[in-house]
Amino acid sequence: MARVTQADVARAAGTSMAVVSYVVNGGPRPVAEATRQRVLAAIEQTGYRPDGVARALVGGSTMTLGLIVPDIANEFFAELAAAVEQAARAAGRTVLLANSEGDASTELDLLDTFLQRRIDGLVIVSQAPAAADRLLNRAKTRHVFLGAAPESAASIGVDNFGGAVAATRHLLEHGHSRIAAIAGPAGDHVAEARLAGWRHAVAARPTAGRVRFVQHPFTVTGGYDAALALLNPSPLAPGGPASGASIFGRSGPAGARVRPQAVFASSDRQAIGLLRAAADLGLSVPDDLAVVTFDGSSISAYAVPALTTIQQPIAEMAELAVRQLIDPDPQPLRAVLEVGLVVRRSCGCPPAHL
Amino acid sequence: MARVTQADVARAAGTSMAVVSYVVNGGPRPVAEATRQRVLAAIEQTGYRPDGVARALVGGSTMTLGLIVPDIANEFFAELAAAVEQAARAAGRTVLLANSEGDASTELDLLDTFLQRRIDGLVIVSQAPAAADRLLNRAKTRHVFLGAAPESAASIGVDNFGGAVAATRHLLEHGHSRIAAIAGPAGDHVAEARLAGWRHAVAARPTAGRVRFVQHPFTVTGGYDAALALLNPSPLAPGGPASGASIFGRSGPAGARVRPQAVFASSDRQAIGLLRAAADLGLSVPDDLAVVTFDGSSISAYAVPALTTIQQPIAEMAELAVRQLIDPDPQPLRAVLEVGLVVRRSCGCPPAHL
DNA sequence: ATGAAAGCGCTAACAC
DNA sequence: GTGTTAGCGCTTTCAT
Repeated sequence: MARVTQADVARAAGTSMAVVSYVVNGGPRPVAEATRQRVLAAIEQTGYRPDGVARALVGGSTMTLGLIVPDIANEFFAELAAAVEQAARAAGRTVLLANSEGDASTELDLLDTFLQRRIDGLVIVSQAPAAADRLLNRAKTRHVFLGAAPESAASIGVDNFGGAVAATRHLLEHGHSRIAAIAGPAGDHVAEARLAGWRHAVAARPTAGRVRFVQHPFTVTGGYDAALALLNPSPLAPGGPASGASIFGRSGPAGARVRPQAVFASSDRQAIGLLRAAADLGLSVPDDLAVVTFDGSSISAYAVPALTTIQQPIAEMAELAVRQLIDPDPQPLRAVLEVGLVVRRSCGCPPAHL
Repeated sequence: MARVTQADVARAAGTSMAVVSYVVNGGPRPVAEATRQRVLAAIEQTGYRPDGVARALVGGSTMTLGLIVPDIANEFFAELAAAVEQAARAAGRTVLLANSEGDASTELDLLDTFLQRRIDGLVIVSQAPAAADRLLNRAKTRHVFLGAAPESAASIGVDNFGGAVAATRHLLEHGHSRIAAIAGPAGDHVAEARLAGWRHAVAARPTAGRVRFVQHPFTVTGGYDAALALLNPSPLAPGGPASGASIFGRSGPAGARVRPQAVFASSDRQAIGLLRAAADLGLSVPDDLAVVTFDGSSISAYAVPALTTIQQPIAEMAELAVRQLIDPDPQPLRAVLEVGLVVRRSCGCPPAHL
């Protein structure tokens, strides 16, 4: 008892394969109701299941979408993956998932694999947007970049600059003037935009005095290290990760540093590390240190204290991306979505509940 | 300029398609070195990329593995997905991912979709193990269950009972006697095993007095609600989620309840909710309340205080599962992996660093 | 060592 | 309304 094929069904129903195909696909030609019933019965009886592979070979479409992210274990990408999968499933598509591990050459390999698999389209958070775009265009495979993207490609981003401004302003409104920032890695598209937003907002308050920022990876450990650099009364020895001077000039002689009253963290993960560092240093958040962060992944809601954060519209991004990939005639897409400030406890606003 | 096929390469190289196939696959027949080079050059020049779909149609294997989990946004499953993808990639396979949303009928639909796609094998955290197993067996598709599984199927689990015992004993060793438990939903295979482990350990200390447990979902909210039920001085009105009596009898008249000194939480997510509830109630962890949890997902390390937890060997599970699916002649598999206690701060042990 | 050709299971012309 | 048949791109026997 090998695989049940259309031919088996046709035989059982006493019809031709074409008719079976017509009823399975509801077209392209009409079928008499009586015949239809016989075919349906035969399908039921034989346990026939259409073969997607053969279908894809002739039809051209695999009904499969690819998703490549740096690290699915990161809650932000995990939530994104969940949203993409859901949107794809709603549209009858399946999702091929892969991690680039933040590595450009791994990403390119993955791309190659996906193209061999003939995915219909790809959603990608890319480490090498230009190269990826070239490859995908050559293969005529639809794709949309999330975050960093070449000018000419379809992309969906969020207003990183505006979000960072809003976050920082909220801290300003709490009356803080010394607002430091934990930025993402130098050179990172997203990280730079958020840093610029913080700079912009903080520059509006010239009384801000010594404002500092440090650049660290978008990780919990990165946030922890960053926080230590920012909060430690005795400055660490030089040679560590980049530590930026004030935008108004150097932040003063080492040792004479004043502790920031507030910190804008460029990502939730970093904020988690910051929270831990603050606890280790005996600093209470938000009493001794106010914090606002960026991302709005679920982890921000569960932290203690709950994090006030700039929330990215993950579901919207996913839906937009999937729609773009399966739209019969897609328009050029270059979306920049709005982000919202979600006020919780870490900024010093009054408590709310889970 | 349509798709570049093997025929194009053959033409460019001045050979037959068969030879192209031989060099691409390194067999099954030998090819003269000179010819090989010509073919390679032709491939390079035409930009040929083998078509995985056609290959799968004739070859039988899609080189694709499926993964179905209840919710990829849950960090435990996200970490699992990352590990499975990595193991699959290392073995040259690609992963088709889907969320069952904890719903059995969605899961069955997904199964159907994956089967149509002719996946080579499936890793599944199932809501309906028996039905899934039947379906997969009928389709002759290899599969391994993680967690709940039918007797006869390949499965990988962890020692939930033993882990819960170890967690509870650790609390006992801290000198606590009133150790409550936050259990998972009643009827859940995994939840029951962990609850039984707690029961077993706690029974060894008859002085334990009023030991209580409550059953709530494996979610942050579930943990929060559970904690409220357990910790609130004034008992909530009845009618809420199941609240278990002591194994030594009823836990005493309402209102006369004594607050537990420690809590064993059945999952990290619940523990996060518990931490938040404790904070809301002004209870300090571990000083007022010691906590040990189960799962060991990254979130447990980042919580404040860091959670002492029973760690599941996720990478090992993933590797074992993938190996089982691609092993040329697989042995029946019914693995129960050991779990380890990771001591951090929440149990009351001395602090360590990130 | 190489080539010709038969399918893999299906869809969609194209006939009737 | 239904049947026949030509591929989709590839692997692999079977000749040569």
